[in-house]
Amino acid sequence: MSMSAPPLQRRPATIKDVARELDISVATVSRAMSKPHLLRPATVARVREAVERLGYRPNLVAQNLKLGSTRIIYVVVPAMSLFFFDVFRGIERAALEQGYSVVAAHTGRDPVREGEYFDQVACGRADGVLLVSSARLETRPPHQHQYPPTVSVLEVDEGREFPSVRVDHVAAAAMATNHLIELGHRRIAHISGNALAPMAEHRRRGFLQAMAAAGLSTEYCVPGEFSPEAGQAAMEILLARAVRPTAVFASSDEIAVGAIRAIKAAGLSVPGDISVMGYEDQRLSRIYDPQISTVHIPTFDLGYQAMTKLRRILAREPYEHDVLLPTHIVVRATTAAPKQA
Amino acid sequence: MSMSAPPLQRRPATIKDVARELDISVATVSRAMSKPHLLRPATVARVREAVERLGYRPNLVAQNLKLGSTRIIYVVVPAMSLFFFDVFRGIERAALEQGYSVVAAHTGRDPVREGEYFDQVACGRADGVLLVSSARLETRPPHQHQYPPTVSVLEVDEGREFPSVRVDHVAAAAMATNHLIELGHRRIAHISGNALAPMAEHRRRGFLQAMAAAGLSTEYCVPGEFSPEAGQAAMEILLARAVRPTAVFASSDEIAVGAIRAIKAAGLSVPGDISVMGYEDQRLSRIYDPQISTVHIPTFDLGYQAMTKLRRILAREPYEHDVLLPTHIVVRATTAAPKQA
DNA sequence: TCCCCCATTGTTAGCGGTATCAAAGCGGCA
DNA sequence: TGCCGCTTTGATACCGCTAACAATGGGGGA
Repeated sequence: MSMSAPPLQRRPATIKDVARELDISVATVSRAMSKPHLLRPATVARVREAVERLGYRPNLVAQNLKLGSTRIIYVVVPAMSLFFFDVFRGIERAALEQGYSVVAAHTGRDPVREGEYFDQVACGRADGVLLVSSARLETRPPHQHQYPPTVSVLEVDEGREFPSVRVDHVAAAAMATNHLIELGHRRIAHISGNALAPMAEHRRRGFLQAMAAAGLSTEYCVPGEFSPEAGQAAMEILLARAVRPTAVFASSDEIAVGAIRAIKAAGLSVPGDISVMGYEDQRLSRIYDPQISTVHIPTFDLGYQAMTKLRRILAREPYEHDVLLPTHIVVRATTAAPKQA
Repeated sequence: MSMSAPPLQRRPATIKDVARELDISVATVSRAMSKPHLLRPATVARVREAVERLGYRPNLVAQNLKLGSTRIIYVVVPAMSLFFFDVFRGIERAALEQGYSVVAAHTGRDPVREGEYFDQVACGRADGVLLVSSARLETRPPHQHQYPPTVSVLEVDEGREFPSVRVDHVAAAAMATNHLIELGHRRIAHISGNALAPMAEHRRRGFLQAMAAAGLSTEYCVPGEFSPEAGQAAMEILLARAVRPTAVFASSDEIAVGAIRAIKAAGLSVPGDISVMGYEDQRLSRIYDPQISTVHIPTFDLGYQAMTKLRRILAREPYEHDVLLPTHIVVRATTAAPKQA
């Protein structure tokens, strides 16, 4: 095992080094960097040359301290999934356009880590937070946090009520359920998502409301998690019932994938024997074979608009507290009328 | 549209506020926060109480400036894919254990943005960089960057030669190709990945080497991109050939998914008519139906060990410049001997 | 009793920038 | 010639925190 000696790290040049080199004041160097119009062009040129030669770059930490702002936004996401990163892309685009940098901070659905990120920002590490989904109220640690400027994305944050840009998951889930009802299904199952995710609860609520409104039984509503494995396991339980459901509304596309796998494994067909409806309209739902019927969530726009709103908040401009974006159903190859309709 | 007025933001309490409140010096407050053993317990308690009451939290930016370190690591990833985020998870775990925070900085394979992140870190925003894959040498802008302590993850960075923790993609791709050869295939195709990704080039090279070593023709080697759509398109081209390949080595699992779709669409079966081999061993390859044979890349360990090495570098401890981790083949349901063997 | 030492707290100099105010130099005009 | 005002540059306070050094006071040993 060949060990390298650590390479010696040169102390980075500071503004003083440049000033001393040219025998001018640090103020002049600072101005040459950020307000060159205040200086004689010849001076700016001399400074530029010395900066280049010494390899000077302004220290951002010092700059941030003096100016009291970082132009950094923390994007707090519960999990590394493509669904959340579609939102992230929208945020990134808006941030780029508005001169902010974004960094992804990932909590693994751990409320403690979520709090740590809030604290970091409250301590000046960044100017604001975009909270993409978040932990359930009751799982949050009692520690008193100070909240930096924050916008909730995807759903409201119960209890803290940050300004938000979101969709109505209850209504969207009801829409998905109604799609199955309108196809003629009566015994409709629901496999819900991660118990810690408020979004999962909202989707479940939408399902229950739609079923109740149609006078149908909700006995096929089972718990799950946002993964194909959990979807498969939940579907296996549903298939073991004496009377099987003829349709399933899964709380996410990933769950739908697992459910389809279980149905096929039981020798049944989709949608011939059982229809499957997903949620989120992830890329997976288009890639999968068969392509999955699902509910489209405008992830990119949610991110884009949330970042824009956060910028307004930071600039102390007026803004709308709660913004709702529309969703719609995408019918693909996994939903059809029941056989014995 | 109801506009909320921006809520007034209170100036956060500083160490001076706490000191003034208790009529003690700022040094005592600072010590109560970070070295309480130097103070009388009663004093620590008084400070704690005032800190709580005023809601004081040390300003991290000021702390960073004074201490000359942020304990933040930038993880620079080319794209938001689950493959890269498996690596990210390993990094995160190690960082947590070692008292660092990590932030994900995403370049979209844009060398300019990659450079911007390097600059930010060089300007003091973070202590180091973990470069997960990176842009091709020839696409990099000529601008002179100063590099902060950096470790390459997944592959070496040609031209810059940072210390690395990686796998031998050439050997791994050759291994995958040999698996197909050993099954009896002779007409083996390769669909390569994104032309900007050095990894794609390495995998292609491994394929070419293995084929050459076996004395087989490489006429079925076609360009592609890391997506199911590109895989499907590439496969359609391959299927249009007068003499079709009997096996395909895809440069990623996502490409494999697309290829399988195209094969099925052409009325052929996998692996009955054509075998498909993936690469990366993403979760997708286990989820998909059929489950995809692939090459396992130890993503979590790569991330974990890279972060550990970066910590050693920052601590000026000795380290091994280039670390190689082993890979292995995972045979699932998409590879079999050719029909007319 | 005196002195030394240690425990505890205070004072202050930066970290590397930016902004404010002051000063210098110069041209124009009465 | 004297004065005004503009352009250009310099000196310095300060952002909030930590660390080095100074100061204070009390207890114990000679």
